[in-house]
Amino acid sequence: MIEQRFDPQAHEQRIYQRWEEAGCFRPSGDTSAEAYAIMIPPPNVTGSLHMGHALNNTLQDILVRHARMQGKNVRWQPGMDHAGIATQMVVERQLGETGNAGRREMGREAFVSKVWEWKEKSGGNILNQLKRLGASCDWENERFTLDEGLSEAVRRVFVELYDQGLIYRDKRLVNWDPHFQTALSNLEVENRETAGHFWHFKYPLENGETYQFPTCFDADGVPIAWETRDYISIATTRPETMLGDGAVAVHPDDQRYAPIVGKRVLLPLAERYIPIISDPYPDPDFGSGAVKITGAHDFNDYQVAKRNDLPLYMLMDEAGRMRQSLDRDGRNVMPEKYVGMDRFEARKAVVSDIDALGLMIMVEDKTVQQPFGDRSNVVVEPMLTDQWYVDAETLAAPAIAAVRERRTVFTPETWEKTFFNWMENIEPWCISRQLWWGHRIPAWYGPDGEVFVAETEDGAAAAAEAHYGTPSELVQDEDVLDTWFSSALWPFSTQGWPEQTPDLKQFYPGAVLVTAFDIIFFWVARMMMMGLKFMDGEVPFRDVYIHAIVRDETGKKMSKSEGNVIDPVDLIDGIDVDALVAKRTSGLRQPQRAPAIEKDTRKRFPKGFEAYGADALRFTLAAMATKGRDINLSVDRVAGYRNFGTKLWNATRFAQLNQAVFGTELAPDTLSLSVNRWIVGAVGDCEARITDALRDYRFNDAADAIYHFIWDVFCDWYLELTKPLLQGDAPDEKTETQKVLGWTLDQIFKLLHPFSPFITEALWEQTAARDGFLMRQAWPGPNGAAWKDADAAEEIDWLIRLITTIRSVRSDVNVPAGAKVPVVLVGASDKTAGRVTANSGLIARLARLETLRLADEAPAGSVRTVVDGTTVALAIADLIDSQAEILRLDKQLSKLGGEAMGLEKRLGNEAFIAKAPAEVVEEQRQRLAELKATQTKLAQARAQLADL
RNA sequence: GGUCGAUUAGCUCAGCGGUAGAGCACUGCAUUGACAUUGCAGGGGUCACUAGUUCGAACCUAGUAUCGACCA
Repeated sequence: MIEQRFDPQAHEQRIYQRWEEAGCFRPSGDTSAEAYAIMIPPPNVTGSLHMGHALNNTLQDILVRHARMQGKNVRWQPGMDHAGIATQMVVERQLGETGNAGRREMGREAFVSKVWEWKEKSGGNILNQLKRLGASCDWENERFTLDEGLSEAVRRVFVELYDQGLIYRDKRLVNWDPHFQTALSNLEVENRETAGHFWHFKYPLENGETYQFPTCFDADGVPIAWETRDYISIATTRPETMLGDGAVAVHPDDQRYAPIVGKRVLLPLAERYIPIISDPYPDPDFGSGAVKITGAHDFNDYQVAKRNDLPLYMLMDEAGRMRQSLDRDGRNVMPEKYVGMDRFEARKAVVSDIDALGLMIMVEDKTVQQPFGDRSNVVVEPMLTDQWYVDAETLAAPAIAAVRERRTVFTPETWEKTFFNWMENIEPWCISRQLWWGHRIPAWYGPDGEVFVAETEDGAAAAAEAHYGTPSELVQDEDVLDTWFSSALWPFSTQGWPEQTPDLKQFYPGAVLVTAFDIIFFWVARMMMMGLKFMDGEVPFRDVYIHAIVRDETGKKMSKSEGNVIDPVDLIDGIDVDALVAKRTSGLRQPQRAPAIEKDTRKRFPKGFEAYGADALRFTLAAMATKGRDINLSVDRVAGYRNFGTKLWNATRFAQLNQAVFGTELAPDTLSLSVNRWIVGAVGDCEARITDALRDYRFNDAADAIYHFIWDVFCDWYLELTKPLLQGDAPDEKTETQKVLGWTLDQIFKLLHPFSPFITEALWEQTAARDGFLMRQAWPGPNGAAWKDADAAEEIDWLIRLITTIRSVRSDVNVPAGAKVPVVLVGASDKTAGRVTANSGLIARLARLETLRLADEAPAGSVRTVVDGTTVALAIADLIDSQAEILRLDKQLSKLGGEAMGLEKRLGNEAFIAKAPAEVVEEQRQRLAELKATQTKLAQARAQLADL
């Protein structure tokens, strides 16, 4: 006998370990079976599990467990990426805290070996957390993006792309992170609205020239008043960049400035003259309509500068400090006073110096979009630097085509639009990073700067010797590659590429990539580009399933600063409120928020979280995984699904108490009792619903199907309907029912297993001597449809309707719950009469009847209702208030009347009869006929009551 | 400013041409045998608004309003 209730903490880790030891997570190796592979989106080595990971991996686990049970040869490829910036940041911080030498003092080699030390000791916590969730990854094949094999793939890809001209070195404007002192890709930059200012300055015209500037216009926009100006007004949110202005630009159609285009202004502070040019970039309606052009420090200005051949002055060094900058004649343009100043100090200094010159017009408060490094949290600076680029536009074309041709299909489909939108406007992908942790770029420079790209140093040396005719000293590029460069190869590099391994043959392409939309570009786009390029035009995955983002129950994003983060492991293991508060309030960036967070947390979760277990968490996430954008996770729902597990546990206990027979096969067509034939058919229906739903990635529908079947069908009806059989004296009926009961539970364990693997495995092992793990059993069906017995289903459905209706009437007329009432059925057909006779004991028990008999006429003063054309009369005249009963009938009659009227109106409409499909018309006719018959019977009942 | 999306029961959301649904919350009743982490019954909705298409619209089309995300 199983214990009173399931204790997740006592079983989950034990069961997981047994699966792992038995090799349950490995591919079956059956190469004749269909292969099914999912590449985990590799989490970051510094990461720890948040709700988004929990959702992402729960969904993948459901898919792979289902596929395994369907007999497929499954690989769920796990691993992590090395997360260049994040990891370097963590280790540098740690070095600082422990008083060690900094990265630069330590030197590259020593630092990198420190990072490896850190990785071995502290990295990869997230993988252990995935195990707690039940993730059935093929851990023996775990990969890391810096593994030797994967690194070889990186070098190979780099060299091939370089040789084909698809990787090149270029000097362009990049997003520069002054804290980490590295280039970032657009995707690592987060634009945030911040409170800033809009400064308006005067740039005086050369030689004191003046022009007439219109100040007032009539209704037609014709100027009617002017003032004389000897300056042009420009506005900026970043005054310090004015030191590097190369021109002032105005729109060619802007008549206000037409007289001075081509003249020069004095750039204040820098004491240089710069031209006024015309260019389509400035918006005449924005600010003064004149824009200062700082080509080396702004992406828009850079384009203008290129178009107009303006000089580009680099104003800052790697750390964002102002520095000397030379013009085309080799003269320094940066006033000495600013050299060495931090960019934000320089901003203050420039503003006050301009003010001191009397050139300040005004300062507006303005919210500005500022780019921040998503790791460093400092303002990113556009900087002109030499970097390596991938020609993304060329590589994107086959990826776009693959999606258009539906070789890769997005679910939900609407994400295709986002994908196309991004891919069609893709920019060159900057892949070099000024970091030490990562794949070092396989490029070497000769004494004259000539570059030699090769997979190995020897290769580069040979190329150099061929080039120079003599061996020469080579220096390797200092930079490393963007982490996503190696992650993009994940679908094939993890399977052994560039070797042509059996794994690669089996598991490429993968079945589906499961990810959230916020990394659609990181992942989908880059893996598609690289996969198509290096795997002979074959896509890396056939489906892309984009799931929602998990938010808190009020729809707010879970974030440390909001204090609303829910750690998945806390829902699994439970946490008391004090520990929860401590967790949410420690290490805050704004410690002053701590009291508010504590108050909210204590109010919302006065007792913390119970230990709901991994199954409850998983089921919740699956049930909420609709095709929307957001999931608002509520802890109450997790509790609800924990209760669902308990319900199944208790049902199994009940089955054991009644000698259910587990672990046997069943031949559905040998069963004699309708209730047993019915439940077997219902198992088949449930299986079909789950399988269909999972095939379409409708996780919520799949979860709903099994939930509804277990609770509303199996527990509420099958168990209740079979209690008399199990506890009765008819040996054949009892034996058959014990067998079907055990068999049905066996099927339930299998059907629920992908969603809630632990509790189902525990029930499986504890209910019979089994010859293998539940997770290795074959998925029920595909004979599901053959299990269906239409007659039995019809009979039991009728039985349920009858009992439900009687219960409902009892409740409506306030029959005490304990009272047993006599019921008479009037006007029963032969079929109904037969069913009544066969099931009278059951009906009496479940509807709490004293007697149940068939008659030609209802007893006087009985309470009546109608089920499938048969009048059901509760002979309880002495128990009820006839006036109240008349009211009840009136209410029901008016409801029926309303419905009937609607149907009559529709059926009276000739256009409906003529144009609607025949079966729809017929259906409505039948409904009307049934309604009318019921109406007549209830009206009779009312008339009789009124006569009393 | 551009793009995409949302608006359905008190809350969170399914449904996406043919009788408005679920979970939670709420109300009443029930506690000696699987389960109170429960059972039985119930209340609650002009499906944002306007116009159109259609025999028929929560669902399709256009517009309006409000909210949101992403990109500039």
